[in-house]
Amino acid sequence: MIPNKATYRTTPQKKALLSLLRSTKAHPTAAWLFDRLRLEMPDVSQGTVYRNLSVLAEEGVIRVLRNGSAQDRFDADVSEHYHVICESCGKVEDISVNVRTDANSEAERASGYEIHSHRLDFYGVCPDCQRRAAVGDDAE
Amino acid sequence: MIPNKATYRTTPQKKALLSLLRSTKAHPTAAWLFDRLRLEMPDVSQGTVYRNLSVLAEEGVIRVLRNGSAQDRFDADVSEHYHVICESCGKVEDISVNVRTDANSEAERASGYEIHSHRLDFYGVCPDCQRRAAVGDDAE
DNA sequence: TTAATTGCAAACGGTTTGCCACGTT
DNA sequence: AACGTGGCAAACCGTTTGCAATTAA
Repeated sequence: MIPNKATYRTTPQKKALLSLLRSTKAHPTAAWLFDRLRLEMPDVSQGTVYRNLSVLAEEGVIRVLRNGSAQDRFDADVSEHYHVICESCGKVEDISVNVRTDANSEAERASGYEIHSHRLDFYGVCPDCQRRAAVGDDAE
Repeated sequence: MIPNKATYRTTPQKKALLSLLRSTKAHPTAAWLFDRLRLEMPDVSQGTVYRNLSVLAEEGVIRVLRNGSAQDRFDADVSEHYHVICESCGKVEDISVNVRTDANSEAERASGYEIHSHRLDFYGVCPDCQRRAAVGDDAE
């Protein structure tokens, strides 16, 4: 949680973190971002990375993909879109399936909730892992 | 992770845990299940609860709802259905919106992945919390 | 019998936080 | 000057795991 509602500031660390996240489509984890960021800013700390990710999310500039007891992932693309997750290698990619624009209102009717958003994830095996499985058919 | 592929056994702890989970529609957390289970079996340990939840999930008897860095939740209903999550109180409920039976194949076409399943969660404010907000309009 | 399961408690791992110096506004 | 932010390191907390004893099959 962020200390309080406040006027956020622009700092070198925050800028670098955001542009780093914007530079990839790989939906990286905090650890990955931290490692990368350290290359350009050897003194950044984990705390800073996590705090800024929270701030950026609160500002609505990035999106947090919470993924269970596994690590969270972050996405600089805040437009409405869905994800495919490879059950074999853990990769997360964008997927372009038709967004049902009426999904939220249908859900509202069905539940009585005031719906703000929804999240749709597909789980499967990515092309790379399919190939890998077909060749080295040793596992199992 | 479960030790290995093996022949699972039926134990009192496992049976009790499963029927406890089946007795509620509240998608409880491991902690809740542990506390409840302790009422009937004062000596169960957390380890046992977690291990059995993993086993049951692996057997396909229950479903794990991974929910970000927050606690996982568990669901004895393994049929295809979706959830609404209250952003205010954290409650998780089933929601009956039409399941798009063709969603997976559309996603397959769009991504090249071999899709096995998908997950759809709606986020919003439940009726209780809406009421609460309307009355005690103090916060914020 | 014998391998899976249990209880216990310690370890894990990602994330958060307290402290105080620092830098943005 | 005021207060949000940074670095550091310890704390958190849900979950996992090693071990020796137990128990289902």
